[in-house]
Amino acid sequence: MSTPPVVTRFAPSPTGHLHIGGARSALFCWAFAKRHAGKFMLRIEDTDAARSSVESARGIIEDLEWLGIHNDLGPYLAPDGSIAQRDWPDGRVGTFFQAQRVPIYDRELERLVRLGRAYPAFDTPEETEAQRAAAAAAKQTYRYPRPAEIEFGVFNPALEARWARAKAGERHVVRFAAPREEIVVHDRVLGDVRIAAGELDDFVIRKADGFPTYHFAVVVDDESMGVTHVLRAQEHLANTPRHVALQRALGYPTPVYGHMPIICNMDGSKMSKRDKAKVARQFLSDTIKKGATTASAASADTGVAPADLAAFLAKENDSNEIAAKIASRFGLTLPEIEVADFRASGYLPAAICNYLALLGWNPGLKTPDGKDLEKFDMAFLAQHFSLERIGKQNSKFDRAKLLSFNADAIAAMPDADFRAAWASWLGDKAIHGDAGVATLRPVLDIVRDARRGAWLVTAIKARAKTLRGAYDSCKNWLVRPDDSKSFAPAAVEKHLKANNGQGAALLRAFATRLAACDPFDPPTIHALIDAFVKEHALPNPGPIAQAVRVAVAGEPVTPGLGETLAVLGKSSVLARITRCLEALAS
RNA sequence: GGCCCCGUCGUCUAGCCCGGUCUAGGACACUACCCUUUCACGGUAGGGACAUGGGUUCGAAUCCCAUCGGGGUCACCA
Repeated sequence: MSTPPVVTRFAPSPTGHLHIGGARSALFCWAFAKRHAGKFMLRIEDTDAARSSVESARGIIEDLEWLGIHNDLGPYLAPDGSIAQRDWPDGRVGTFFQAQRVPIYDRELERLVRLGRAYPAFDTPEETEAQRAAAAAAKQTYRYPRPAEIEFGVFNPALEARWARAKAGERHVVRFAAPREEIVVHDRVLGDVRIAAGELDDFVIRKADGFPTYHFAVVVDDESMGVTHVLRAQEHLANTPRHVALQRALGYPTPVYGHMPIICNMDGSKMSKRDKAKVARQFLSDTIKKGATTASAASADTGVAPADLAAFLAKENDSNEIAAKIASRFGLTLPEIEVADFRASGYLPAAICNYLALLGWNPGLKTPDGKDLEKFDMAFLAQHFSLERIGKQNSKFDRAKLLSFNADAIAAMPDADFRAAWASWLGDKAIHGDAGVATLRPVLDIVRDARRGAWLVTAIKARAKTLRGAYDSCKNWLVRPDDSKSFAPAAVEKHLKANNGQGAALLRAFATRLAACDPFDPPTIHALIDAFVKEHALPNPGPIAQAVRVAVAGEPVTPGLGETLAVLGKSSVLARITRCLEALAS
């Protein structure tokens, strides 16, 4: 007998950008499918009509593509920018957007009703809410009380009457008649998880707006789309018994489950999209408390309506937009939570995937020199991923380690690849707008320039930890006006004025040599420096190198001088040195 | 609070299933020194963990129990 092909799925709800935790779920599902020569599916869970949007779905699809997590089934971005999809050869799915699958859910739901396993309920939200509150006040666990007239597993006259009322259009929800039996989930990561009989209550499977709830849609779709393995975060573990109960009632097989640990902040709380709002809110209320601004001034500064800002401060919403506006107005850095955040910060997809793979999973292999194997690519993951090696405990997201992985990934890149990645990052930034937009364009132009770009890349790549870092480390001296008179005072003191102006004197002498330097390229400039050092019997190149740095960049920190000066070009370098000497004299 | 999951350096983890090879290994971070034209890289060294208490055993990080601690979840969100 042949084992059925493995089909995993990632099923986000399109209510925002792809969360980093979601990215890891997708990565593991992808890797597992690849490892078993199966298929990885993307499904869009947009049954929350109010919060879902196609733009979000598109964004999530883009983020997955960018990460290099490609799906075999489900929606993808066509070359013309539209959302296309790949179905099974027999076209059994039709659409992977749940909101468009309502007839399928309705059909299965009616089947459940006629089986006596689901029933319409006509309570208003207020009524159930009041009951819940009363139970909470009495310190009791609230479970929806099944009406006495409902007989488990029997489509009796009372149920038939309810069904008729529902069909006639009376406002209602449909609830599942949960079994009163122990449910055991055989989890491939956690082992058997037992839920005692009576723990499940009659939860809602179809909302008053006619859309299925998550539980129902998931169960129906996993079956109808051919999903064999469900790998998701542990936050879903508590839902699994409901899903198993539903599958049994519907006569479906139960897929293999594996619940992976949750990704947390360094403080141990679950990493959440709200964290950005939290940071911004905290910052703004502190600033107001200190008297540095007022709510109305902040509202005017950020362009957020006073009422919206007040609601935000009162924790009535966690709008990422408002958080972003506050951050940009006050120069506050928000934590990266979503894939798009990390992308904007200049992280490489390969480094993100590598780091993510290590969060809750480990290959358990050693490198030839006996160290733990930690650096690997997607192909390795696709070959070695296994459920057995997924850990059970939650892990904290350590940005310092991600940063280190990213720096290593950049260092390992061929210059040409780095240059392309950097140019594309700069281009994205220039298009989407950024605080440093004024310097973005010129830097991008230099990166694209054949000779200067190549020199810049050699100068920058080795010391860059992120693409943003690469940009930050050169934008100031690169776009510095040749007639700028701003020089870091302490550096001027130390490298130009000290020892009776030794630095300035050396600089003056060196400028003459530079003027005669030809070709003006890194090796020639390096040779020039070496010769200059020997000639002046300097103990090391420090005195002249630092003097040049201050004169040319205005500060004592730049990449290697050969590349730095070459990129700038002879006339610019000479003009800056002249300007610096003038400034010194006055 | 009910239910569920988890508990090895600050963090991610190897080791645990199949007790001895563990005076517990690696990575990131940190500290010191070296290298060095600044920054970064690189090199060397260092501090740093089996949550606690009981068992079982000749022997426990590894098996069992309890306690404590952390997390998740309790919607007509997913």
